[in-house]
Amino acid sequence: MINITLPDGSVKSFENAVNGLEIAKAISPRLAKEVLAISVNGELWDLTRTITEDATITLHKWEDKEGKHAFWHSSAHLLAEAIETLYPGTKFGIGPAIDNGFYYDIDLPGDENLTEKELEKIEKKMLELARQKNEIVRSDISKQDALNLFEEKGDHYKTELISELEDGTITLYNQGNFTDLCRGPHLPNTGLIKAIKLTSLAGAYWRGSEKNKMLTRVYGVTFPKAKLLTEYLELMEEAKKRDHRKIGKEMDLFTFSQEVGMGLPLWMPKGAQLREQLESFLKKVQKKFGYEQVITPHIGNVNLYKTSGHFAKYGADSFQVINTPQEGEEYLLKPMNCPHHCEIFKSRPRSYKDLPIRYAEFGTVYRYEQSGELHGLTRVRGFTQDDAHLFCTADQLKEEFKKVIDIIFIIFKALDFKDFTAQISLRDPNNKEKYIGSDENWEKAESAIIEASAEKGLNTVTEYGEAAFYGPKLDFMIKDAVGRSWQLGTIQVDYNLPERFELEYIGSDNQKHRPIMIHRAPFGSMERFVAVLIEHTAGKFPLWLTPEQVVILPISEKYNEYAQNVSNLLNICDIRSVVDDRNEKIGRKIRDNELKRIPYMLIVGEKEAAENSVSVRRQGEGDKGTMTIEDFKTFIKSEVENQLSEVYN
RNA sequence: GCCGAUGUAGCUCAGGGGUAGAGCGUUUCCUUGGUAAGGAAGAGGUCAUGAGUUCAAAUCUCAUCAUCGGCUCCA
Repeated sequence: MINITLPDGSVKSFENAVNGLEIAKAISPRLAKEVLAISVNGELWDLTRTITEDATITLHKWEDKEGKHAFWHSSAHLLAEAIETLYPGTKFGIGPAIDNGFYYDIDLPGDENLTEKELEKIEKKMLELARQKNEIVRSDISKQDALNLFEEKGDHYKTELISELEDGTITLYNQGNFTDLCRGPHLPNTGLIKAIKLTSLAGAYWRGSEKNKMLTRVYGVTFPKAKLLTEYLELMEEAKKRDHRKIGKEMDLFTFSQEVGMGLPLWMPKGAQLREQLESFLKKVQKKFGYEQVITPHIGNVNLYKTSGHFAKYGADSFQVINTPQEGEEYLLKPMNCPHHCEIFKSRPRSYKDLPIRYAEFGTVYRYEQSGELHGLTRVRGFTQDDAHLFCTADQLKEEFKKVIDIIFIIFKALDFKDFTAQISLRDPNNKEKYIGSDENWEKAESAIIEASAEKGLNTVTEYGEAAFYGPKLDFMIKDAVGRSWQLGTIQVDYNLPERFELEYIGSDNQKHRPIMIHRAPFGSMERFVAVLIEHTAGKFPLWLTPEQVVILPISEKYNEYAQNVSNLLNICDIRSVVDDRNEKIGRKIRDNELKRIPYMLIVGEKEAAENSVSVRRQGEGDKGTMTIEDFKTFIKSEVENQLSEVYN
């Protein structure tokens, strides 16, 4: 007798050992058709794997992350099977499920290469194999047998993986003529896979190391119903329309020029205006939190970065030193603002009474990113950080850290960013030489972040090896239109730079003490933040950020003058003239795609001119009626303030 | 930096060894009176750059540059 506890707490009893599929059948035939995987005592299992003891289970369908995962993992095997059939002798790397589908790394025999055209052929073969409804069978195998098996196939990537596994933990999965080393779990059979799209081809280093051979990575996504695939493809099309590079071009926010150089964005008037609005918003918030603005130069003496340790770490892979006519004089484009701010702190003796000191700067920095890594505004070579450095005592650290989290919350709330992840980035414990500073300092800094995040009730994930080389971080990540994750806000605790710069303050005991430093940038960089903001809002910014809030439309040229008067009175508008006036044109024309993003249109004509009013239309909402210019002014002001008041309160 | 793809008008793209195409935009003219418009005509291109093959190259080859999708990286 086996007792199976379901998620709702109810218990189902079975005479003999059962598997997930049988449990599902016992609940409902429909569930049995839809179920894809099972969690047994918190561990993901195949549906066909036999449960021999009492257990607590959860059945996973397509709607669950776990269900999708098993589905796509099996799809990766199906892909490999198709490739092995079509290209015999192919060697296989790894083929996992990912957030949005799956991939398989392959090494084609000889010098063969895949092209996009061949993906269709592979898709067809996959569908053909799926229709055979081959069972996916799990088997345990000894390490030696596994090594022999893949040795025989000549799959040296697999044997490399196996040799690192412990004996007794090795499982194989087989479907049709294809066998793969795999931990599972998998679908009961390949027939559940109904719709297949191989989305892209890419190169990827074996085991992620530049030193290894580059394999061909085939990306794909599959679905249990054809309709879901159609929906997915439509969604991706929609997402592409929100791409910040596309909208940025359409709205004249920013541009790039080959002449200026790759990865160096040029902000156009409207983009600059949008940036300014964001900056002044953050400045206002920061002022409330006791920050002071500072300004530092764009270059600094190389010695400054030698002191900070950045030169040793990045000097060789970075923009090279700038020489001057003076022999031996070397400068560097500033890759970060911290050393400059440290020097400001150091410029005079500090008392514990001065702390915490909070220096903020919209500091433009330059980093030589690898050419292949540049991406629109999200990854560039020159960008402006909304940077600040806080110098505080050990007692103040946690409180200061928490206040920075508050600032980030204020910003995310103002811009309606709900879907973010908070990631605690710690040092890789197995690779400590990559970081500077003592173990003691690292441990203090790491625990400060962990405690402060916990006390703020943040839902965090912890990543080892993601820390900056001088300290651990709390990063806020947001996804772009097509699901790529980007780091925006970041808060870092640093015990090391204060030591390297020998920063000091006089404590209440009249002794010298070392302050602790917090680096923080709630936007991350203006460039990346604007990019994510564009994709988040699809270019329809909140009113308080809209580069052009109002357009005035005179009904005929006769009212151009009145339109101009209205514009002067409102002082926030761009005017579009309807008629190509023979005498003069008011303002500049606005292209239609821009027009669609401007929230308010004011129509003026005879009636309005007579009574000093405007007819108001709100984009997407239609007629708002006629109101006097003064009323409209009050109206739009309150619209903006309503959006912001929630934020400041 | 690495693997793969792409580069033709301001934008989106078609074409392709024999003097360059469309739609949208733009310009000019006309029409339009409650409206996020309509019509006509014109202007716009060293077909990314440089070499090579050829009687002839935008088209084929090679190199370079840039962009896109990934990998590695991300102070």
